[in-house]
Amino acid sequence: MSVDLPGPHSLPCYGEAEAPNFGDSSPLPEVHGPEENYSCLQVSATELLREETASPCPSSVDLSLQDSPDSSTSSKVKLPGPESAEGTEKKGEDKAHVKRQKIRTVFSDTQLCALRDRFQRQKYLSLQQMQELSAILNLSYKQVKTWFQNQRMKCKRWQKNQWTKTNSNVTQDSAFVEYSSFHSGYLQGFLNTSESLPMWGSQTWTNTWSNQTWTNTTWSKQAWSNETWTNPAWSNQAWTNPTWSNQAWTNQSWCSQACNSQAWNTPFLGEDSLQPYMQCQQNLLASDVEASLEAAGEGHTYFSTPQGLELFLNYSVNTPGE
DNA sequence: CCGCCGTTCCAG
DNA sequence: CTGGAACGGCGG
Repeated sequence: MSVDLPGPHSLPCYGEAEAPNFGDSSPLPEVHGPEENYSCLQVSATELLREETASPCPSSVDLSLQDSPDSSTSSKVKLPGPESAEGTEKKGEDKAHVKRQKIRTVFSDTQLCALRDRFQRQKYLSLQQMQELSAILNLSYKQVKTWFQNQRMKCKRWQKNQWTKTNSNVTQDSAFVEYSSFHSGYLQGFLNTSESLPMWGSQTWTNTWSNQTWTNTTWSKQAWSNETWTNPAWSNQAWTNPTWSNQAWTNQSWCSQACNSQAWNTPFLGEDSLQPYMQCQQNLLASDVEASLEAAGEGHTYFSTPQGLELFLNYSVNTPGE
């Protein structure tokens, strides 16, 4: 009965029952108890709740990445121990000025994976999209919103770092193009040609860690607009920076993703909206990632070396998958 | 409302 | 201690 869409580690949000209360479009019965969880410490309650929450997962479907089977779900009821034993039943009376206590939710791997996956192709979600996503992931709208915002900031900072870092390295050979059309240059890359294009077209890219260059690969990138993102009729791949990746990944890891040229209006969790998804990174155990990705049954491929990258390029250019 | 951005502060 | 979810303030 283990649904593979575990809920977060704690309640959505603590303040205001800002709960997922979108009466109109909430596919699944939100079980999140928005009760003031201020006093918390009742981890058990949270646990129970979470369990309940996870069950009615509607279309969790295939977003299962076998990362850690239950590491996220596992009920580490970390016995608080402190007070709580005594008659600390605050009832709901003085919730007025209870010491503000944040509950730092720990998203499950599955949730994070889905969030990242979405973020990677879409930096800004519309209200409805967020609602949908939150419903699917069993998170509150606010959580999703916050996550995306934090992610954007994280991305931005990462970019800034990379910029200054690589700026001293390569600038000469390849013109450094920052994709600053919209904001302060979130997206950047190294193009041999010095033309700055509004959208990534087919270009010649120079790898950062090796001096490889590849061409003919049509890199497409969604625009970072606040709008519902201009869909550039998805070419074949999308290029993203690994900002959102977990810390295990190191700086220069790349992620590319093959996307079906379909209009993927679907919440991305649909059956075929998620297409061959390739990742290449430098320093990570290929076996690990490969294993988990393979387990996900999505034909993931992983490369850890420049040589592997070549393969990848050939692969993507030739498009074996007919 | 929203996003941005600095900050807070909990979980690991 | 760090990472990051959540917060609050500000501007649009």
